Formats: sequence, C-alpha cells, structure tokens
Amino acid sequence: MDGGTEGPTKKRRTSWKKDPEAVKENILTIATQEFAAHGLSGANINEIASNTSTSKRMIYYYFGDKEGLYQAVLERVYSTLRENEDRLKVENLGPVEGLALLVKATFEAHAATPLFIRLVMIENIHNADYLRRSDIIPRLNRSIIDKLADVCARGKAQGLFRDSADPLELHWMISAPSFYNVANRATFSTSFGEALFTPERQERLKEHVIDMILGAVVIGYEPGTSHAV
Amino acid sequence: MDGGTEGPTKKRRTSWKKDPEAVKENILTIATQEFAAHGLSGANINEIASNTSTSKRMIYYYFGDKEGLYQAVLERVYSTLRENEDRLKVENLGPVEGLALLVKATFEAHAATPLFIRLVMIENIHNADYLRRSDIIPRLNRSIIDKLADVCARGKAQGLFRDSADPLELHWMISAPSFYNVANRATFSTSFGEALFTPERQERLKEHVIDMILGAVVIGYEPGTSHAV
DNA sequence: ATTAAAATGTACCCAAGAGTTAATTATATG
DNA sequence: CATATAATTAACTCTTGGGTACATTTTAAT
Repeated sequence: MDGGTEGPTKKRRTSWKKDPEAVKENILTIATQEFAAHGLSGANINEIASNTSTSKRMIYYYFGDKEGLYQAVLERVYSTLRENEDRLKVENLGPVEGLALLVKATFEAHAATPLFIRLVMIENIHNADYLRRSDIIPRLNRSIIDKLADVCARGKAQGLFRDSADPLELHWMISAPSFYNVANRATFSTSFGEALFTPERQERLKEHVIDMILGAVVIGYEPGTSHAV
Repeated sequence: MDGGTEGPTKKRRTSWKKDPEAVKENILTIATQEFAAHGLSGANINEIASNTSTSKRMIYYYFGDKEGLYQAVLERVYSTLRENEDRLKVENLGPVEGLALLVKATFEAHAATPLFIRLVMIENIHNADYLRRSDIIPRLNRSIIDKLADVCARGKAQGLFRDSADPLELHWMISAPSFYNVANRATFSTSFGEALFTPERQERLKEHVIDMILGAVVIGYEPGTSHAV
C-alpha cells in the first residue's frame, strides 16, 4: 500500500505535554469500562490502550501489569462509592424515616451505578482477592454501618425497633435485593421476562423492599406507610 | 528417565473403548468446575483437557469450540437446578407454611450449590447471551413460578395473603437474598468480616428472610412464627 | 546552558492457548 | 470378513495479547 516514496518518513515524533495525573485518570476511566465489560481475564490491554489518549506503554509505566491496573480500578470505584455514602445524612431524621431513606438510597444507588456492580461481581468471581489485598478496606464501607448503627440505636431507645435489629444484618438485607436487582437482571429477565424492569415495577419493587425491611425491624409496622419514596 | 532402550518405541497407541456418553459427561463435569472457577475467558481448555480422562481433541469433537462447551455446561447446570425445584412439593401444605417452605428451600439450595451460583454470576457478566441463545429456557424455571402462583392463589382465596402478592415479585424477593448470600460472600466478608457466615448466623439470616417475605405477604404476620425451620 | 530524571512514543518479543490436521483404532452392518 | 463410519490419539499451527527494550522528549534543578 504505502510503499511509495521512501523519502523523509523518518522518526518524526509528535509533541506532547507532561501531565501524569491526567494520563493516569484517563487510563483508569477507560480501564474501568473495559474491566466492567469483560472481567479481568476478558479485558484486553491493547483495547484499553487504544481507547485512551495515551499508549500501552504508559499503562505498564504507571500500573505495572494487568492485575495492578485492575486493582487500581477496583479501589477507585470503591472510593467513589464511599464518597456517595458519606453524602447521605440521616442523623436529623427519625429512626423509621431514616431507615426508610437508607433503604431507598441504597436501592437507587445500586441501580444508578451498574459499572460498580459489575466490578463487584467480577471481584467476587475472583474471591475478593484484589479487594482483600488492598489497603483501603478498613476505612471502606465503615460509614454505612455507622449510620445503620446510629439509626438502630435510636430506634431501640425510642421503643420503635425490635431488640433483634442488628446493623450488619440490616446492611445485608438492604444490599441483597438492591444488588441482585442490577446484577442478575440479565439472567432473570431472560428466564422470566422484562416485566419487573419497567420504571413502574422498579418503583414497586423498591417500595416492597422498604416495606420488607421496615416490617422486619419496626414494631407493628404497616406496609405502605414509610413515606420514603 | 525412560530414554533407555530406544528400541520399539514406535507409535504404540494405547487401547481404548468407545464410550461417547461417558466421555461427554466427563468433559462436562470437569469443564463445569473450570468455568465456575475462572469464567469463560479465564477458563483454559488445555487445563480442562488435562483434568479429563480424554483429550483436548475430544472437547472440540463434541462441543465445537470453547463457547459451545461453556453453553453446554450452562444448560446442564440449569437443568439440574430445575430437577431439584421439581422435587419440592407444596401443594399439600397451607399457603403460609408452603410459602415459608419455598423460601427456606430456596435459601438452602443456593447455599448448597455455589458452583451453580458462580456460573450464573458469570453468565450475567456476559449479559446472559448464552442462556438467551439456548433452547432450554421456556421449560426452565417455569415450575418455581407455578408453585408460587399456586400458593399465592390459595393464600388470597383464604383471605390470608395481601391482594398485592405477586408470584414473579415473590420469586424476585426470595431469590435476591438467597443469591446474594452466596454470590457476594467474598466481598461482603472482606469488607465487614465473616460474622454473618457462621452456621448460627446463617440460620438466623434464613429466619429473617422468611420473616421478611411472610411479613410482606401474609396479613398480620408475626415475625418468628413461620415454624418452617 | 547543562544535565538528570521523569514521562512518553514506537516497535518489537514471545509465551500461552484456542483450534486443526492427519493418522489410527474401535465397532456396527451387510 | 470387508468396509464404512464413529471415536480417538498424537502432534502441530498460528493468532492473540500481555509484556518489554530502547529511543526520545519534556521539565525541573543547578
């Protein structure tokens, strides 16, 4: 094809600026999408590189290898999640309303961040090896448990919550449907149809989840009275 | 080692029996473990082959390519699940007891089949492309919905269940915590510790799930009165 | 200006692993 | 018992893609 004039096609390099942070950020953004889409082994470094504004060389320069890049992606996405959790304020609400808000916010947050969900799924396939290896765990996810503990304590003190209410169990109960709703949507709708995934049915499911949680925790709770939506 | 007498080491092939079904079954069993462990792209055909009592050639002979093998694995494991569901009998139980049993059995079945859970997680990563392509879907997972519909109808007819109770939503509500409990154990316990995964706490969680579901469906349900465990 | 170090570009290497080719053996059928 | 076909073995090919070598450019410090 281009074998034409073998003239001055020397090594004419393009000019560039030093901007390490922007380059790293650019790589991480693209890599997040690639890993979320195809998993750790399925992700393609060449593909990531070609979608960045830099080169494959820089990926290895900054992140060492594929696993290093994956780990960085995982940590960044977890940190973002943490920041979102921190923004939630329930201290000023009553225990029942506070708990209802936490459930509602969790359900919506999961639905709004499918990329994060996929990365967590992938990390679970890998037995959480990379998350465990990370040093961000301790400060991670602490706030959501603290919030639940606060709401729980106040609810019990006011005689509104059952004695059995437990913050960690509550977090499990809230996360499970919220996570499943996004994570298993593909197989669920393939098996049973898309019916539950219209906006209206999703609202209904969210209501059900709130009712289930409050019903398990709040003494004498009447379904449909959360006023949280 | 065996470099000794370079005598009659010609092409002396080992003897073998024709046994296509056993060979296929053997391949599927090993492949199931490999795919469940490493996912579609992460699985290694050479590794699978070396763990079977046959050769890599046979994998391609019977299943065409890696994706064909994966699809076969997926279909087989879904079929096994279906058979387990069919064994459950709730027609002779009252609506409340029947529903409680369905929840309990689902929770326990998920906990008992981590391999299946992993394959479903992996299939969701692939947007259920292979499940969708399969022709086993229609008859699949039908029975569980039918059972729930039966229980629901009887519960409503007897004035025990809320009018809002819906079989498909119920299945979603039952599956979500059951699935999450196994699928996300790695990241959950990495973030929050192993506390919820002792046998005692798992029993407690199962009770909570039963209570939550019954609380959402059964009019005037009192937590801890399911008698299902 | 000089220079060293950090950052970047280009081209390449090479192992891993999906998939194939061709010969060989078992078994059913007439 | 000839022979066609299904089942199987052994050895090979060849692309894909993770990772690297090395040259080059920017920038900050002296």
